[in-house]
Formats: sequence, structure tokens, C-alpha cells
Amino acid sequence: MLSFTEENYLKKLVQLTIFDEESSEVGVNKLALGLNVKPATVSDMVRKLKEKSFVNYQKYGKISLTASGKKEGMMVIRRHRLWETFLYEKLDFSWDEVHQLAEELEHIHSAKLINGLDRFLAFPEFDPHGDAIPNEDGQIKIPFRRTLTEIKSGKRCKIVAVKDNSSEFLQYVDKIGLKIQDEILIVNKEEFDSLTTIESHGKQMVVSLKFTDNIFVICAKCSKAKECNC
Amino acid sequence: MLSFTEENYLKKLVQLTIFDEESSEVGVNKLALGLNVKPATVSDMVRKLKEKSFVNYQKYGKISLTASGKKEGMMVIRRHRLWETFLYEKLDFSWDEVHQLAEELEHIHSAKLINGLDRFLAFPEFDPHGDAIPNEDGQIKIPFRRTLTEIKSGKRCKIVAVKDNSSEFLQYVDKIGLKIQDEILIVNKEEFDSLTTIESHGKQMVVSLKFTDNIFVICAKCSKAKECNC
DNA sequence: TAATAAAGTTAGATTAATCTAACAGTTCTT
DNA sequence: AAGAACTGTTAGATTAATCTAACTTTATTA
Repeated sequence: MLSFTEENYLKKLVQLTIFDEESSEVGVNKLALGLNVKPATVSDMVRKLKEKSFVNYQKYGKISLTASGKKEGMMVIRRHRLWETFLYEKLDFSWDEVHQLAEELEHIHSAKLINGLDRFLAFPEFDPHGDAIPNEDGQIKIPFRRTLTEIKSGKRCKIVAVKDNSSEFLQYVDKIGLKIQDEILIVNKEEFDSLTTIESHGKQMVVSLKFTDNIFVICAKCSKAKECNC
Repeated sequence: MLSFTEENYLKKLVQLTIFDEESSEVGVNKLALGLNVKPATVSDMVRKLKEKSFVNYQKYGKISLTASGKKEGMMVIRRHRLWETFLYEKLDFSWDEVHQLAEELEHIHSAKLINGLDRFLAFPEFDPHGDAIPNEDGQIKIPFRRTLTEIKSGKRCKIVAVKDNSSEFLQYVDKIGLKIQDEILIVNKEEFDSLTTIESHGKQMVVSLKFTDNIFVICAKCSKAKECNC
């Protein structure tokens, strides 16, 4: 049985080595940064996780997940995202409130509970932030998507997810009147200061790079994110 | 903020000094027994709880809850019983499965979560075992009730709750075909070996003292448990 | 390539919750 | 009221997860 802490390490490793597409391995410092602990602490814990065969590791080397480590990490994420969906859909939580609470609920293991919840929610594919929910076996299909930053001026796209789940960001998205599934037209991109003018619901607004980097979109016409020449 | 452990101490104290009507205070040994820890451990922890003003205590004396200790303990029980109700009603858990899982879920504090759950469940009065659910202020109204052991031969009564929440007991109740709200006729009570013959759903069966002690009933005629001469 | 910077490890300390073993106080019984 | 039995406390140890400080290894760069 995994402790809360071990689960948090594995979850963070999934995020850093699978979701962030940079690399499938990560160093002690970066992991420590992601978990808000000191590198010394990670050094110890990684040894423990290696002993339990959840990670591959050699002293002074990089950390990567084994198959079982990946599965355990994915299950934490599955629980997290199902709870977020429950809170949002059934208990009327707003999308900026669900993350914090799901951080606690995700550590309750019962497979029966989680699969029951999944059924109760009619097997949702995405959580309130647009992130895919891993299945019972820990498998996930992440749809192709781009950040809003990558979209060229004149194109139309549709918001499918947010990258930053912090309540500050989500409240800002609410404030400017946008949500998942909204269509956006890129009116103008200003090279000089990276400001983008977009139009949605017939209204124009100017947004920053910090915003566009954290919004995931797909092409409004063909619904493909990659290799789309629309 | 209370730790899981502190919450479990306060919950157990509510059970021992409020629900069990014996006494409003309890000794270190009895509390240790209830929590499955050694008296030495309780000795230490009670000092800590006294410092935080959750219990009244003097060395070598008895332990009792302060107002704030009682409230915190009641909130743990509120959360426990609401989760049990959710699992039973919404996720199709059987009544012998809910307790174990609620022991974990009860430690998630968010008032918004619990009050949202309460609303979602349409403000239930009782959990699947027939126990009353404390309200948002930690107040509870425990209806009058007797154990089946106390009912005289020839009387009719109705099951309103079970005392023992273990899955062994609950599965036994299932097995002999009884449930909350069922009516029972006391056919015979055998002094010699404390066996009771009861009739329910037109079928007779013989049950032990261990059974009758763990079934709470009210009078089938007047629905009162105390001062009933029907 | 040698020096410096960055990354990672180890040793020793801390906190919470637990234990065992030994000791201390209280209550019961005759 | 004295001794036994019970009840409760204290001291010292353990485990998990963390820290700081000092040290070691690897990578970068001048």
C-alpha cells in the first residue's frame, strides 16, 4: 500500500515525464521543485521508490517511471479527475474550486468507490478543465491539441482545455467570459509585446502570452490540432 | 487544523461519552481499548488534546469533551454518516461495505463539500444503519429506542437501527432476511440460554443475545421506545 | 582542461504517532 | 488498613517524511 506522499511523487512524475512532453525522465532538483520539497528529501524518497520498483534510478542519474509506477501515478490522476468531475457536476462547485479538494480525495484508494463514481457520472471522458480521465487500467488517450499561442492570426479555433488549473487563472478565464468549447477568432497577433487580440461571442479582447500559453485549442473547422491546414 | 489521529480520538470520545449513555467521561484504558492503541499512547495524546482545549483532564483522572471537542467529534461523525449515505444511495454499496470506506472519507474537512453532499442527498436524517446524522452545527437528535433484548415476549416492534456496524454482523442480518423498518413479533424468550424466537415476514427464527443486543427497535404500535405500555 | 557552477547525496536533527518496559497512583477486598 | 489488582504515566526507542548543512559528483565554460 502506497502512502499519500509516495502517491504524490508518482503523480508528479507522471505529469513531468508523460504529460509534459519534454522528456521521459527528470532530475532530482526538478522533481523537488514540482513537489515543493528540498532535493535532499527527493533523494531519499527516490531510493525508496526504486526499492519498491516504481522508478528506474541510478545515483546521480535521471529518474523515470517503471510500468507499475506509471500505472499507480495514473490511478491517482484518474481519481483526481473523477472527483473534480463529481464536485463540478453534482455538487455545483465552480471549476476553480475543484482542484484543491480533489488533491485530498485522490488519495482514497478503493477501486470500488472510484469505479462506482465513474459509472455514476456516466463514464466522463474529460474533467472540468478539459483534461482526459485515465481508464480503469490507467490508460489515457490525450487528444491532439495546441496552445492558443501557436495559432496564427485569422484562424478560428475552439477551447478544449486549460493548462494552468490554479484558481487565479480559472477565475480570470471566467472574468473575461470564456469557457471550454467556446470558439475564438484570432484577430491579431502583436509580435512586439506578444499581445493577441481575439474575438469570441462577438466581442473583441486583448490577451497576454501568459493567457494564450495556458489555453489548449483545436481547429474550429476540422477539429484537428495537428497537421491542420485549414 | 486537526490531524486524522486527533479526529479519531475526538470521534471515539463522542461515541463513548455521548452515544453510549453510561457516563459522560471515560478513562485512559477504555479509550485506548476503543482506539486499538496502548494506554501509554492515549496518555500522551490526551495531554495534547487538553492543551488544544478539546478535552478536560487531570492526571490520573477521567477524560471528558469540552464544547469544542464535542463539536469537532460530531463533525467527524456527520461526515462519516453522510458519506455512508452517499455510497449506499448513489453508488449502490451494500450497508456492510460503507463503514470501512467512510472511515477514510470522514477526514476530508471541506465544509462546502459536506454541506453540498448533504444537499445532494436531500438532507437525510439517518444513515444506512439507522443512525441519526448530526447537522451543520454538530447537533444531533437521537430518537428514543431500545435494543431488541429489552422487548417483552408477545410484543410487536420495528427495527430502526443496528448498533454493531461490522460487516460480519450486517451480513448476518442480511442472511436471516431482516432490514431497517421491518416489523418483528417477539414469539418467545428463553431465560435459560437467552435465545429469542421472533417472527417477521411470516417466518419464525431463533436469534441469540448477541443479535438482540445489537438491534435497535421502537414499538410497532405507538412508535415510541420509552414509556410505552402497548 | 582546470575552475566554477549546478546537481545530487549524506549525516544528523525534528515532529507526530506509536510501541515496550518500568514505575507510580488509585481502588478494592478482605 | 494493608496488600493486591487495576489504572495511568514516564522514559526511551522506532518509523516516515521532512529539514539544514556539509560534502561529492557531474556539467559548463573560460
